Amino acid sequence: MREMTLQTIAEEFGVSSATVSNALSGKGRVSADLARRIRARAAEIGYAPSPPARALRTGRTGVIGLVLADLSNPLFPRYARAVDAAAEAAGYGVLIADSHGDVGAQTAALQRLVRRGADGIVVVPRRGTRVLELEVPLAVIDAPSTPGNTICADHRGGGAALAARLLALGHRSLVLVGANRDSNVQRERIGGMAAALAAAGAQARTIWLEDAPAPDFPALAREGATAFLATSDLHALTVLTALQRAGLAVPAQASVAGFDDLAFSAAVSPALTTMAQDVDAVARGALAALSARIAGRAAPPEAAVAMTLIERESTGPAPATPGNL
Amino acid sequence: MREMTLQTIAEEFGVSSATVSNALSGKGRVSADLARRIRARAAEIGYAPSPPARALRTGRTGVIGLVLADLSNPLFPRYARAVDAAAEAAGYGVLIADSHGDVGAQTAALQRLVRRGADGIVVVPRRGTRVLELEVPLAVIDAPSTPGNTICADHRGGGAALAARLLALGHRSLVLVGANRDSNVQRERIGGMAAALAAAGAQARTIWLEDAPAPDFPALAREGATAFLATSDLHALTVLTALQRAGLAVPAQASVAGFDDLAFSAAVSPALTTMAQDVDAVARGALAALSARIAGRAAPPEAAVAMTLIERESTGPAPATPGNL
DNA sequence: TCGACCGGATTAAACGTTTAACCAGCGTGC
DNA sequence: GCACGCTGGTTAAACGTTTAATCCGGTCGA
Repeated sequence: MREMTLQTIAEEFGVSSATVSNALSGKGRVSADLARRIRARAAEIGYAPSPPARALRTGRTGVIGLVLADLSNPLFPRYARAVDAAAEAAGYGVLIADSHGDVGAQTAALQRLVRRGADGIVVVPRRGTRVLELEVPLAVIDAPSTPGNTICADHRGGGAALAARLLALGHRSLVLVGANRDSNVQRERIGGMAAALAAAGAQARTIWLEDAPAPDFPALAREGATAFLATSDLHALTVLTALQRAGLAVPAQASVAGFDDLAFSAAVSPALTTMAQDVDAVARGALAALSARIAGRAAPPEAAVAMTLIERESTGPAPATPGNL
Repeated sequence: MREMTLQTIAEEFGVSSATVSNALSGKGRVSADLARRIRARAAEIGYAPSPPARALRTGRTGVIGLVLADLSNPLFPRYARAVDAAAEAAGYGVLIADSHGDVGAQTAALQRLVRRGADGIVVVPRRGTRVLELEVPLAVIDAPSTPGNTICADHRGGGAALAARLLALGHRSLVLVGANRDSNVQRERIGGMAAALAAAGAQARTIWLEDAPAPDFPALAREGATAFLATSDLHALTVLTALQRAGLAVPAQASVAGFDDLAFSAAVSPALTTMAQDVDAVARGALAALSARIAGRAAPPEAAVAMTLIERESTGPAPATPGNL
């Protein structure tokens, strides 16, 4: 199959390539009939315009960049997939640039993408870093940046909702588990949970794993804690296996819950209760904001997308005699 | 900062843009002195050739595609990262195309990439599918395809090594856990394990989760099995939590091990023993094969990349009185 | 002394698309 | 009857590179 160009089609119809271009784009003045026939023929032979040629002429590549800075973010694949889907729907291709490591690597990755001609960039930044503005439109997921280009799940609301559910189950002494204080996402989730618990007069203690690498969770349970809420299913899993290994029954003696509904969360026993975020909605939001900016329009006002509770087996009513073995 | 082109530099030196191009590429005939000065100036102002212009002229975009067909593959992020790094080192950009779903979606993703001008494509295919040849060079990871373009970890050897280690620990009655029979990777791993065990005269039983969604692992332990080897850490985790929940001590009463060293594998308690693959080496191999083919050379002969055992806490000597509670 | 050759650069074409500017008819209003 | 405007196109330039073909002045060999 030979390579098809506008010229090829133009010759078939005995018209100029400009006319074919106009017919396909619907922009210039072409008779309705001819336009229809040209479009039909183009579809028939599967004509697709050459991206480089178009890019050269228009200055736009039809490609957006995706910077995934934090490899340890277990949502990575889902973000990649969701952004890819949203981009495809908007006619964009997705160039990735992983920037494991420091903030320097992150900005280097951004530069690579602009040099390759990305029309805009979606960034899932390394936790705790701000993304500096650069010469292409940006959409930042889950991190503070210049206002108007950040898309977030409602981590605080999700935290509050999760806490509310545990309160409803009768829990009054809970442990909150976070990993890194410098993660905005984790701070928001902890904050939401802590606020809801405080408002209800429940007792809550927060543990940051960066301070205490291997806390003795079973001991906390024996001291009276009846529920462990972690900012990520990964840490919820750590708690769960530690409790089980110590012979504590989950959820009979203690409840465990996390965030993000990771791959393993439904596979463990008991299956983890988790607060999930709608990754696809976030990605769509990011892409909407981005393509608006690429087109020169103002970005639509964004709202935090709600999280949803997935209640499985790892949570249950608070035990009558907390912590008793 | 204005946009820099060859012309800009050419004018500064009072020469033609062709000369600048030659100087930078080292191809035509330019006096050594002038060439040096031009290169210096180009570096100084950070000149980078326009990818679309170059692509239009040369017919090569400098971009490779990456098709990640199986989202459920937890190695996804590591492959993305490794391929990105290898591509960057070779001067390529990476366009992704996720194709969750069936084989049709997979080929659709491939088409999208060729249409966008990918010079070659790396595929991590959906399990059990063959990748059909198309008009651009392909490198397939972990799946059968036309000979010469498949890069694999040594799954069979890894399986054998893992089994050998458990044999050395004294285990003689083991359970092998796989998920899908149509996955080549899983078949290879199971095959390697089973062969090694059979050769040593140990008893091995294989369970495919697609047949029995929720097998009673604790019961198997009570019947005498002292070790559970799963084709993925994900399933090893399922086994581990099921055993723990049933009050069985790991590894005192039963050992558990998996493959791929997933994110959570070190975080659970006891930490999972696992057979890890060198994702970076595989990615480099894939990229070497791919760029060779793009350049028109024959692909270098590939060898399966060895896997390495990461021994952690979930495996130990076989209990003296197997299965006894 | 003249043709050949060679180093060092220039010219020009080409890649495929988009788009502003132009042009030929043709019907219309006045 | 003529300027005007509309319709349906065409021409040509431009985007930035690469590369084959060409050109020019000097040097060398014969």
